[in-house]
Amino acid sequence: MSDAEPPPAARAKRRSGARTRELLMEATITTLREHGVSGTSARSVAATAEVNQALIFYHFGDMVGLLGQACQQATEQRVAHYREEFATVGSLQELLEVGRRLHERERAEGNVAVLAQLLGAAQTDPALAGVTADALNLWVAEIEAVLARLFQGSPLAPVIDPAGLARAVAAAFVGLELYEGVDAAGAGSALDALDQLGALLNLAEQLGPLARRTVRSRVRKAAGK
Amino acid sequence: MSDAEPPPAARAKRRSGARTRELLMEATITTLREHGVSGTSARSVAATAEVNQALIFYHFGDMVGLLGQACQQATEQRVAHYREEFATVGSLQELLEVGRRLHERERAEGNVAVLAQLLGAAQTDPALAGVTADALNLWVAEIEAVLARLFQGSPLAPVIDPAGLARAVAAAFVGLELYEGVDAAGAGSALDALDQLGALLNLAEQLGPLARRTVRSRVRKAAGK
DNA sequence: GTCTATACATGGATAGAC
DNA sequence: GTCTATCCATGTATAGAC
Repeated sequence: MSDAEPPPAARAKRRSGARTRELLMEATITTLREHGVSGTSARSVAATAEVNQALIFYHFGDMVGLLGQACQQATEQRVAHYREEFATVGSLQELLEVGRRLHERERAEGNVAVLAQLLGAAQTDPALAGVTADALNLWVAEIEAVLARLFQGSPLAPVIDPAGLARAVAAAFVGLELYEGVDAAGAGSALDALDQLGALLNLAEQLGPLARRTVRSRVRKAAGK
Repeated sequence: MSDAEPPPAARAKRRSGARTRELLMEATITTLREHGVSGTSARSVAATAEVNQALIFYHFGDMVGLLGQACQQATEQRVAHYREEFATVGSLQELLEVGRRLHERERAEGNVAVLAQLLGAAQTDPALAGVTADALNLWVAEIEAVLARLFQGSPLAPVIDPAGLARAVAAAFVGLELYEGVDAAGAGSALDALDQLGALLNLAEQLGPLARRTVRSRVRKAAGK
């Protein structure tokens, strides 16, 4: 009996480093979603991943490294997941519909909420600001492409900046996500109001030739050209 | 020399409790703005206020109590500060202008950013969720009043819900504030895009009688009535 | 109402064995 | 690549003197 093997708990779990990294990134997202930034510590993430705490620093250097990589990867996945859906959008209303579906699904999975968490923390942490902006820009790029396509040839084109609008949309989305976290009913009515606004903008797109000319000239004036 | 008075540092600063509370609430806002929620601890706030740390718990019970009261008070002050300005708003464009001025001023002072910080933390802290929603609703109420006034008698009235729209606007505003924290240039272009959008909505308000009738009928259809 | 001192928990990060 | 053990900083909160 002198040669009994050591207790399993003390045994080094032989596992590939890549796998450990995956586990840690997944656990980071989960923890961020369920407990917010303040509840996302090296210890809590490691516990969720069932990985030794010290491995975080071995693989990612520090917590900011882990947070950044986890968020980047998770956002890339979610954006890719919606890419097809974005590609089929043919009107502002449809874009809003996709937005609403996205909001509801991702709220349940908490992926946008994770971005919101990081965005909050990044306000006073320059190290986080970079990676967070990168992640958010993945969404911005998708939205911008859709908007540019939608407004092509539209009489509104001269007064619409797809790049700026995409940023506004993405930012507003994050704000709504945060708002939903403290007042779900209020957020619902906000989304309904935006649907109505989308329908309105659609009207402008579908005016007859006369009104179209009027809009065009006014738009030109408004654009200061 | 045996009867020298104690060093000033060890002397109890005789001060009214009300004054201490004020100092602590002010320091809380400052700290929240400059160091975020994660950097806003009992120690850091007390240091900024030059007040003994233990007094936080004496006066506010715990940190959530202090955070909540400080935020509520600060928001009330800022909302009151803009009340007159809101009252004179006569168009959507003017509302956006006020919004932009507010954004710039408050960004410098950091008051909206404070709300954003709390909103982030409130996502996973039910105790904070209540006070944060209350504070945000102070802004929502002001915006809602303006919107309701603006759309009175407008052909767009049937498809506009001022309450929902006000919530969307407030939430979007918070999102923009957070976005500005990680990408100032991007946020600037987003605000520009919104200005353009506001000008566009204004157009719809100023159509001639014919186009007005068209819009009205289409709006009615869109509203499903 | 304010102070000092302190108990106690949690977190980031590292050293060194395996 | 993984583990245990540990250092040290920071945070919340309380006790008890003044």
